[in-house]
Amino acid sequence: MVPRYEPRRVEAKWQKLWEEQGLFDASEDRNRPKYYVLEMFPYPSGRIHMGHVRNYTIGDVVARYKRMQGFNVLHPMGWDAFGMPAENAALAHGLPPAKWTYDNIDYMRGQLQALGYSYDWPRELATCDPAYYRWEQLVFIEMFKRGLAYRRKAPVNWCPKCQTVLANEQVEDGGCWRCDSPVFLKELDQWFFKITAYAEELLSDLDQLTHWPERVLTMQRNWIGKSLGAEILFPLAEGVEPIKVFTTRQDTLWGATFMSLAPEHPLALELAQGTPQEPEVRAFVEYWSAQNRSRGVLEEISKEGVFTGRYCVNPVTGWQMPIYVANFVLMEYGTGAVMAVPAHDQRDFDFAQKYNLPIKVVIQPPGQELQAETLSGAYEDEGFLVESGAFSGQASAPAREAIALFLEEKGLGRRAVQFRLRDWLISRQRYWGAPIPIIYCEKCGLVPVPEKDLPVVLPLEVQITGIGGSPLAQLASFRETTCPACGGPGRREADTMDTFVDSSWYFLRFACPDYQGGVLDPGRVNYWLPVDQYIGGIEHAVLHLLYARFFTKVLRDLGLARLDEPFARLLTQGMVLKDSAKMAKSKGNVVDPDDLIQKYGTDTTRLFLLFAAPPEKDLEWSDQGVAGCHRFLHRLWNLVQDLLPDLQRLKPYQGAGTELSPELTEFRRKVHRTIKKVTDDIEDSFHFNTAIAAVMELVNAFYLAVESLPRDEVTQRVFREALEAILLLVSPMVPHIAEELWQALGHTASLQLAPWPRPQAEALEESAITLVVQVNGKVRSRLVVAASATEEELKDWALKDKGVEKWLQGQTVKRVVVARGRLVNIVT
RNA sequence: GCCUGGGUGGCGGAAUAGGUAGACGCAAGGGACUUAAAAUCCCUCGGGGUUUAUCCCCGUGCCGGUUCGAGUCCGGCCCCAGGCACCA
Repeated sequence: MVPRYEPRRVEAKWQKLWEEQGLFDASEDRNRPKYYVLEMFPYPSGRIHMGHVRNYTIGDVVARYKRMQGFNVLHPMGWDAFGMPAENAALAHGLPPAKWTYDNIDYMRGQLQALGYSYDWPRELATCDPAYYRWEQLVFIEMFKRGLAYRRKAPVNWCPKCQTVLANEQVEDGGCWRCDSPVFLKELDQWFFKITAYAEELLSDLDQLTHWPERVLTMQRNWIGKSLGAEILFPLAEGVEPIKVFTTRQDTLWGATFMSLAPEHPLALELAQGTPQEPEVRAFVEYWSAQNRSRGVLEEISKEGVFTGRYCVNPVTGWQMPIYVANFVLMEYGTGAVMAVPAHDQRDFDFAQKYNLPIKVVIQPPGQELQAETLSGAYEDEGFLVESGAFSGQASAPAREAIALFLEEKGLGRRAVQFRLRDWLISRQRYWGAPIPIIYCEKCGLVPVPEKDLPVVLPLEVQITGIGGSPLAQLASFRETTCPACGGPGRREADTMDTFVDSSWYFLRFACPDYQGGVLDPGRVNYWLPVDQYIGGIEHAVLHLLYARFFTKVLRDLGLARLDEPFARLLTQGMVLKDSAKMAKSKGNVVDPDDLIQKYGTDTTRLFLLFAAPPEKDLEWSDQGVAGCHRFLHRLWNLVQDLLPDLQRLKPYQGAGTELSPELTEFRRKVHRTIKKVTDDIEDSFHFNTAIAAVMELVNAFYLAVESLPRDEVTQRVFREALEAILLLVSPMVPHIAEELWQALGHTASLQLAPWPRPQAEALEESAITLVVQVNGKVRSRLVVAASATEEELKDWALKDKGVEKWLQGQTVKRVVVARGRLVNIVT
């Protein structure tokens, strides 16, 4: 009785056995090369979705493949468990966030196990566990002591009705997402991490990340946004503090005709004081300071400004420059003041036209002569300086350098670097997060919680109301404490940390999740890190990956780890689409992994996700495609079952001894070519789709061979060799069916620990090849020739071939090009 | 506007290094088996043409170039996706 392929039975059986044997639990081993493969851990939202399945399947194939290649593989999984959805669920269903979260984790862990991922489960961690966040709190304190964590006022979104701060994502069309009342920007004290202190290194170390996708690198470069330029001082008429400006175009300094200040600039009101323009300036500043000038809004706003009634001096031309307050100048970038060069900056040009300000051309494009009077827009490109004193005639680039030096010598300014990157605001007025371990004392100020008192445990017995801010702020038992410094009364910080902090170092803790002696166990962390292969969605290209890189560098500088960059290789996998749209409940195009496992099993699900597209591309879901993959597994199963009675007791052919027939040699060559192809596809690019296609081809060829070849013992042994190769090759992708069939062949040791197959050089050798014969680049004939043929022979045979005869009639052969092993091209 | 990808059959996608375009799979059409269906297996499957064959022409977003030979390299353009954007 031949057993039928019953995926659910097979999969449950092996999942249990692998788990019992602890096959995937890693420990340090200096005798083997280590390999740390990690997928971005999930938020426990309730259920695993298809995007997770794709992500984790890719990671699992890598983990299993590397294990078979002899690497000591670390492949852990955990939970990014703090965050707002837990609070929302608490509001909606009255469940405590902790219970909701842990219930979800339990359910989703079961799903991951049913998908058969080879995780090192004993290392599992959840960021909401005090055993995890106590170390995060310790890192915070160390950062606080070094000035890398600090507190200052910052504008935040505030809903006056709910009395709470809103995340940017919770502001919809300028209103509160829950009560729809207008949201205000409010200045509140917030905690920051000084990521700007690492801006230069975060930028330059991107050059080391040669195995990251180019687009992620450019996105990070853009985000950090380094600009080289100069700071220039523009004296005010009365000998007070000059106005400081940052520019990248000091080569246009001689064309600066007026000055623009941001509405928030402290000088804006100060300068206007006592001038006839004062009321107007005051109104303008008040209006624009209250406006939300964040993205989207700005595009529709036209450039506006008001004259302050005062002038500053262009330090090189001596011109009196009227000082304006302008709505397009950002206080957050540079110095909040801009030298306006209308001839060479479009914004300044628009502004100058509107308010009738002078335009002066100081850069001429090569071979042209621009006139200020006839200019229809700013000339922003480089060129040659004119009317720029001693620098006239120079090209823009060298002039910038020379002018910067000149300014430094004269004390008028200095070379300067600006970054777009801002410090990371990490405090959240939220409940479900890691408490910030700080105590406020009237006498001592901000006092960090002593290390022996950590963790500051998040109280679980709280009422989530959604109004009045974080419940922690109202909880006297949490807030009221004593000052660790003076013993007087103190109040705990009620803010919690951004969940991005939790995910900025979990990959380090996975090396030593049970370590009690500190944040990280140096021996284990330095053994396992860096992550050799990190896999996740492109949506984390900037935030998570930048924060994680920053944290790694901070931990390095705290002496806790010896590495500069956390992720050696990065794979950003594409989205799973259905009907050309991302799967989402709201669109009703979701396919639930549970249903699929129920119907086809996890091996089919995994196979489809790997086969339908290369991992970095978006994947269009296809129910029929899934069925096709299921068919293939059936074909494989039936092939083994058919052959089993004959070759169960045979040894695989190993390439020596008996001479093989040409047909059998050809078949065996196909086997070894497939081994090579699959290995190369996985090794070079993780292109599992083409690897699977190659195995499908081999299985097709196998069916033909079974039909056509005589079933003598040598053939059976070659078949056995082929079957074993196929099972080894597919085992990382469809591990359960592969293991089941492996054992059916009589193996007692697990396939999981079997070595990856290698192609045999002799088996790959070809005695004959198909030679393509072209005439003037068009294929006219094909010849089967000996692979060992010389160029002269190939040329000869091609010219004599009947198929090309008629194309050469009446033509003179001018040239014959021979590409050995491929083709001959006859040129007439 | 700037940056990064990408445009190949009805669809997902293949094509080492410039050397047979369309592997593999899906869908579609035809056939075998069957009382029937499912399942399975076999054949056809870019477009056009004719003398129907080891046939010819066209064809990888568009235009041009390099080359014996271009999906692949170079120049110019069009379109799509994603990211950044009054960043001085």
